[in-house]
Amino acid sequence: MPELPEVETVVRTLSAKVVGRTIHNVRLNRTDIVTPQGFDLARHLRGRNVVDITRRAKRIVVRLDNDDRFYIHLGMSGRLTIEKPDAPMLPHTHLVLDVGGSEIRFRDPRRFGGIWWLGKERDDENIGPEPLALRTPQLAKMLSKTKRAIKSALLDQRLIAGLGNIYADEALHAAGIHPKKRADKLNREQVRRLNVAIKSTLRRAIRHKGSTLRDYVDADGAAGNFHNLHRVYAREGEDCLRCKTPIKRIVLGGRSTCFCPQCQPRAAR
DNA sequence: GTCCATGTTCTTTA
DNA sequence: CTAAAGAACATGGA
Repeated sequence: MPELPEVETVVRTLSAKVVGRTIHNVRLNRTDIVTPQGFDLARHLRGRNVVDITRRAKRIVVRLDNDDRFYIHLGMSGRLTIEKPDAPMLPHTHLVLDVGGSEIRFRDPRRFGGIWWLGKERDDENIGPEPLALRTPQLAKMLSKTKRAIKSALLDQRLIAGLGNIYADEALHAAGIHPKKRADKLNREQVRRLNVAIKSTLRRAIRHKGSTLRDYVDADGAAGNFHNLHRVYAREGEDCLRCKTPIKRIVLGGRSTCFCPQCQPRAAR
């Protein structure tokens, strides 16, 4: 569900309602969603104030008034919402934070997501740079070091952190690059176009509050709108909106991959 | 019953 | 040894 634009939208909607509030009570229904295992989350959260909520790649980072931090990753099916205490409790709600008059609820049926405690640790980043702040020479340098398909490289969070299957496909289409193109074989102009395409695709998606394919909603429970504007993702067999050629779907690195064979030729044009 | 899914990480292969 | 490919994780919907 959640890639950078969806996570950004959750952070914006959640922080608007939660920053400055106190966590009065903590209900952890499943302890195995917390890392490190066995960490006493309730003891460390109860009575603390939320100072800020920010995004790092696909992580929702919460900072408390004692400078402790933790992050929530939504995995595939996670949702983080703010609700009235009397709102119906959906199945797979693993964590409930009472912030006085309303509750932050974390729900995640597939449990690929979870809570990671950082404490006052600063050096917690084993992931690559933010795509929205990435400079073309930096991107070029990273891509020159791998022979993998460009699509697979874009999904590698240690290289660039924040893109997922939807936005990798959309950015490659916007840049006119074949997903199987070897990363180290892109020329300077292609890397520049790709960098521009990544940024514009993500910014547009954020403006439209992300893509809702199934579960995704923001902290207020609102679905996104960007899925209506996808140009290739999940559009196999439909006409390319730019050239009318039918969109193709292949499997690359175990992931479904959609592209336009006309706009994204394998050989350089 | 089968296949597929917005993500990450561990294991296997080359 | 390293890089890349593949499997695994858990659940639900088509």
